[in-house]
Amino acid sequence: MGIVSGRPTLKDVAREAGVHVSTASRALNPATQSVVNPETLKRVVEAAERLGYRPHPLARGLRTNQTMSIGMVIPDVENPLFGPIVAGAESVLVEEGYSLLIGNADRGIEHAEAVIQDMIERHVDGLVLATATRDDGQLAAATSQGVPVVLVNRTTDRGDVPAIIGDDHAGITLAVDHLVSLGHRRIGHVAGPSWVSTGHDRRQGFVAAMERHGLYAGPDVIEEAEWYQVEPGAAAASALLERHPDTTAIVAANDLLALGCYRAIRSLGKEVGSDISVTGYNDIPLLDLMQPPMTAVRVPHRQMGAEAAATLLAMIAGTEHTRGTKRLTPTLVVRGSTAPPRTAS
Amino acid sequence: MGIVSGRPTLKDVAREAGVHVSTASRALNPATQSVVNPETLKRVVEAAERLGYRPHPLARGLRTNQTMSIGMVIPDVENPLFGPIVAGAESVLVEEGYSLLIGNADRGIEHAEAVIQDMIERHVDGLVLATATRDDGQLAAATSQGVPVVLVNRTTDRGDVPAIIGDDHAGITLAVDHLVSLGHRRIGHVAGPSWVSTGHDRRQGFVAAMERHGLYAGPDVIEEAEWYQVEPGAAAASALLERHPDTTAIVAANDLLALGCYRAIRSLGKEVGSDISVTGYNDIPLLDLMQPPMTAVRVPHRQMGAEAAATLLAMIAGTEHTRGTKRLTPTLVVRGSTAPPRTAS
DNA sequence: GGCCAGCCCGCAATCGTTTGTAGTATCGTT
DNA sequence: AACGATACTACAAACGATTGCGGGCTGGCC
Repeated sequence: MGIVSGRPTLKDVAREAGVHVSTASRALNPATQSVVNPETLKRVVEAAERLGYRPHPLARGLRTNQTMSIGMVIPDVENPLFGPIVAGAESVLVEEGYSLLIGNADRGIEHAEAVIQDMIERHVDGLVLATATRDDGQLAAATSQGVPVVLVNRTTDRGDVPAIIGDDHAGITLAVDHLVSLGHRRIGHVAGPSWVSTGHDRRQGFVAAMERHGLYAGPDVIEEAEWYQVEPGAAAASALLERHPDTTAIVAANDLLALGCYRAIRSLGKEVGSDISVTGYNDIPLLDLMQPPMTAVRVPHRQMGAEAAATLLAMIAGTEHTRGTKRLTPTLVVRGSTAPPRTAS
Repeated sequence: MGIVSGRPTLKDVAREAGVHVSTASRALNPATQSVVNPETLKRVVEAAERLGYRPHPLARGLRTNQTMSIGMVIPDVENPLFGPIVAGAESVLVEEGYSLLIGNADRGIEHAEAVIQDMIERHVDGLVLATATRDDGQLAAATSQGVPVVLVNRTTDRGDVPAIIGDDHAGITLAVDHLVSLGHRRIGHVAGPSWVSTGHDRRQGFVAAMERHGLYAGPDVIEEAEWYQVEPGAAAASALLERHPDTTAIVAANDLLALGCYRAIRSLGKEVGSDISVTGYNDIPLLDLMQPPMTAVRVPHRQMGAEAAATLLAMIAGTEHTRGTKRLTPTLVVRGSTAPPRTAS
């Protein structure tokens, strides 16, 4: 008796405890168990324990209209940048009983649209998007369907969707200040694509930081890479160095771009660090093992993922009105790729 | 008319098409639509199209007892090794209408157990586990609950669970053969932890490959690292080189261990490549940008994830009896960390 | 014209919960 | 002792789909 074939259901628990299924439900639900007699509550709880009862998430979800799952869309899962973000989000989500659906949108932005639609149709309770572009319509679509959304790592221009991103201005300023304090004055910038906020903001940050030092930061010392990869970075750096051979330092908008700079500098027969300094951005793993180890701005990605998940849950709970953009402050990790310029006065 | 408040339900479609809900269901289900009159079928399909009907996955899942989701448990999401595996699996899963639940088990094996239990309670239709240890009881638990499981990247000793892994013997043989052909004869091995199949198999592969060349491969030329990280790798390599200072090459069981070898070799004042050759394993990104660029065995991780997902789906469909272990053949990527020994005769 | 077969379609149960409502004790109060 | 309030608990209707089963209509055939 009490032993059933499949997974025990609420009905089994109710029968075992000698109560109606609705009473069993209330007894097992923390929110409603105050309305049930302490003694019968105990009976039900014990019965559930004895049978090893676990509520059926689909049945519950069908009734309560929530899946206890949230979706996360990543522009490129293979990029090591996103591992920590996912890990951070996952940790706070499981803590709250949610589970994480991962979507990979590595075939452009219409692909991202499709993935988002897919998740909405699966009735995720919320979305974390790492795929935002500066002009983004998909978000409007998502939010208009009533699904809470929070952006991570990147944001849109309109800024009408809550976002947890790094403080790109502050980060780039860290890099520029560091180089200036080393004595550099002719500094170039290998920028990221301007249609994502990171590329755009870091570029603006670069210009602002330079001008605050009274240094020149015209468009001719900035070269925009097609995409955050080593090759485009090398191409951009080459163009930059050809235009201004007297450049003594390059601030790259991304670690991979910085590695491209390494390559470009070497192909000119010069040495990274001693001849031309380079700074990266993000501080992905293994940068400390490069030759030379790369000085880079470190962004707290894990925390970023965690905070994104947390604010999303707050939105779902409806407690907070997190409508703004939260910028996490980066730090600078100084390594061997930056040094005083050869011609330091 | 036809416009309803929330998401259109099957009942709405039925009303719009002037049929009963069950007929609508059959019309929209590819498996049963042969039983419905072509004309009414057309009417229903058009109505569904017009209303933008999408079936409710929870309702459907509750009835059919499947969630159309599969769970994937990763020992450490932050490890760049798993990005491609996840991407490969995700791509084939979404293709078949499934979605991917990600679980991070970075707090040891009892954590993995818990994550797996969580997913089973969520009624995932199958599990892809990247967390296998050589003696693994959790799998028995999982499979005993009737959930199809396939292992990826690692497997158990018993081999009673389908697994998609790399051919570690072949991979290590590639590395050893390469070094031997360069003229090396005193080769050491920095092994991975022996309680995971990769560590164990690569060690065995090393011994076998060496002996086939008539070279010595006793336990004293093998040093096991505590874990697949740079520091343990450096420690192991140091111990190895202290015991056998005449070693001319090291085969590492993993890229990070190999980077540890780099460090150990340098701390002895020697040079990687020209003095002591080093091979890595997995070929994670950025290895080509190291100094020197690392020669490594490349494992087709993305394919690994894809095949794991595919065999899991086959098991779910019940069509195939994939009971064995599939080993994907690795390749060798030769770069600058391997060279003929200084004392080459 | 009647009968049977076959094709469609509708009816209703079901999956496992949650939750509004109604009903039955029990208790205290006068 | 009657009454109202209180405290639980049972009943049943959802949530949105799938599916076995029965029934109505049509058609063919004699």
